[in-house]
Amino acid sequence: MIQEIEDAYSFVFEKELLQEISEVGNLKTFDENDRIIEIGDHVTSMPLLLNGAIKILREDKEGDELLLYFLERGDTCAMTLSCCLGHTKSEIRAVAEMETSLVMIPIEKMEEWTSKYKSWRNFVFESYHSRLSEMLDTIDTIAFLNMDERLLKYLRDKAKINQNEIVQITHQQIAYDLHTSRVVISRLLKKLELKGKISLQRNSIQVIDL
Amino acid sequence: MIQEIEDAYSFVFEKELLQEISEVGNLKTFDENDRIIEIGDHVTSMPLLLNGAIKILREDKEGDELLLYFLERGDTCAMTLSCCLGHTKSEIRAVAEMETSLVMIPIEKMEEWTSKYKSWRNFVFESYHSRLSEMLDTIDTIAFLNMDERLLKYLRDKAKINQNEIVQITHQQIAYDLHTSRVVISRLLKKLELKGKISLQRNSIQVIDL
DNA sequence: TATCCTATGTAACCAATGTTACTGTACACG
DNA sequence: CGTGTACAGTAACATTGGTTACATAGGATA
Repeated sequence: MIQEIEDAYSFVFEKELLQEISEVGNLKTFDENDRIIEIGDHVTSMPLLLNGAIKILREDKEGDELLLYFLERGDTCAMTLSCCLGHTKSEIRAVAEMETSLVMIPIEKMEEWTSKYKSWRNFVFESYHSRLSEMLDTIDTIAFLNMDERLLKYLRDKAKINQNEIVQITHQQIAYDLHTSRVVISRLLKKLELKGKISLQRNSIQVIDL
Repeated sequence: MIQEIEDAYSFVFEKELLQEISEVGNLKTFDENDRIIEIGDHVTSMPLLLNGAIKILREDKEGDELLLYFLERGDTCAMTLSCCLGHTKSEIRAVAEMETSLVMIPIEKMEEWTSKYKSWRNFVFESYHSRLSEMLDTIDTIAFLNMDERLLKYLRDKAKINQNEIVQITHQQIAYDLHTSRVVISRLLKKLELKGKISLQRNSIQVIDL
């Protein structure tokens, strides 16, 4: 296990901390679409992403979802971090975007490491910083872009995360993530195809205009 | 100056830190509608709010604005904090909502205090936590609510911040904050008035349904 | 092959929001 | 007291996105 942690975090943490992580950390793996954290969950440990990718979702009272952002190798969920430190329940849902492995750090270690390791402090602050930026980006997207632009951005992000210009997904699933209806997505996808930006197949979409 | 700092932060920081703050902190005051931070500004100090209120705005490429949230006494701008620590430029605009006073802390002190004072660490983490929550709330609002609901929420927030059920504002200004047009706001305000939730006067709105 | 299920395409219509254009009104100021 | 300017009301129309309904196609399986 130490090897995977080193691969993903050796440029971030000092040797001693890496050692501690591999001692107290709990390795977990998830398959695609597994739910990692549920809204309202009491969070007692903090995840460090080793491999794979996670999508973070928000839900309203009616149960409608909205994709907030993706997390990749080397990221942590600042939202969860925030819950840990504030001892509050999770305000978001985390779902494995693909096969994913992560180390869970018990929250007791958090404060200890915060005073002990400067690299840990920096990591925590850096995580907050990138998450706030991601949130701003999300707000820009939903506030300033039309659905067709949001859709194209979504497909590009998805292609990037999966390192594959062919995105395996149904129109219905896109509709869930963007908080709209399947018909709207089908309609806009067709328009994007006519403009030459994508190519449509059953169960998959090729992003041409990356 | 030490007195104002004590009034606003004595329940948060230990005596010693309060003392340091009043030594190195730079007191500044702003009038209503003064711009405190501009997008792209290089941030070299971190504000602690003593009195008044600040609104935080986002802007798109076309210069259209969107209100993110308000800050009140005892708050700090986690976004600015984040910029300080990451040595990046401001991604938001901060405008005084009323007469406002704040202490500016030079960023050099940030790291020092983070290792030295536990109360400071907690304050910083707590700030990040509340800002992430605010951002989630903002996302909920723009993603899940219709314009009439957003408008009512806006007026309630505004009334709360100003501690006055009569909000002094023009339809045009509301339109800027909610990123829509004046005509739309006038139309919806009229509907809200007919429903008995508000009462309209020139340059002001009384919020009845708080 | 017949059948069934899921995914997709599309028309027709509706609701919410944005735009343009014009009107009226309060208020400041010469 | 007249006039200009900012603010507000509203009609008419355009556009975007959401809904309903139905048709068709791909692919799995009996």
